[in-house]
Amino acid sequence: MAMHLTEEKALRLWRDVSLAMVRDDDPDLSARQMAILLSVYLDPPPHTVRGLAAKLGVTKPVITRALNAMGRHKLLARRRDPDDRRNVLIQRTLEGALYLDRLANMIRQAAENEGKAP
Amino acid sequence: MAMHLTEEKALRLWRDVSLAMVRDDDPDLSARQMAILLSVYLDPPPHTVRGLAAKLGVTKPVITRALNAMGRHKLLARRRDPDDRRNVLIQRTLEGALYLDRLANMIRQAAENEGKAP
DNA sequence: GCTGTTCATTACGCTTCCGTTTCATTCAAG
DNA sequence: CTTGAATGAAACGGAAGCGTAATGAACAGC
Repeated sequence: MAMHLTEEKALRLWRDVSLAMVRDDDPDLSARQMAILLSVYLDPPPHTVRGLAAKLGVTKPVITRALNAMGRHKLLARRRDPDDRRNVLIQRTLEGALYLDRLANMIRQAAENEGKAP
Repeated sequence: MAMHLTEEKALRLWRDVSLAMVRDDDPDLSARQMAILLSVYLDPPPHTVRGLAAKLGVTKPVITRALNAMGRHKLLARRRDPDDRRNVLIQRTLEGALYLDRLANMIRQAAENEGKAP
């Protein structure tokens, strides 16, 4: 079942979620951090710095810094690949899963609201 | 007609659009900038610095700086309120409308894709 | 007219992020 | 072994964001 969105509803959805993210106290994730976090949680592993850099179209230090920042908040974890110790495997955490649960609920709630007549 | 989204579809929608925003060459807007831009375009005018600060729950300098940044890209424009010249009225621009058109299309396209079976 | 209030902006010190460049470690090929 | 390639991280200077506090301009009340 495909979802159909008018332009206005699409933008209202985005605005509602953006507003909710700004309003709550959690530090806002940048667009890049959000893309990394969601890719790690939604795409099948393994996830490496190089692979994420290629997927996002950015340089590797961007990924390293984003992992540092999100690692401080425990949204993601790093682990050396035992088979090739040059690689770093990016892994999910409980805190990251809970964060995305809250994000998903914000999106779903906004989608429900936009469905109603304004 | 309310939209119903599973948690997974909601997050995939957000990931697809975040990835598209990161990948394209336009400078990424922060969550705050995005919330301001969408509020100005979706909510009825007039829009003032103070009003936007209250709506987002941030301080006024945050709004001023965001307006400077988005003004450089011509996504928004400032104009003195002729009736009360202390006020600054934030106004839409052609470039901003085009930017949001593209954003809306990214959201709609992602929503269509998530509707399909993975 | 003054005085005090209300706007928005600027100034300040601090933190974070950026891209480029270098570095350290690990693997692979000979 | 030794050499070369590949991976991720660190170093660097510069740009942009933050919150608090001060500044400038415009209004309102007396």
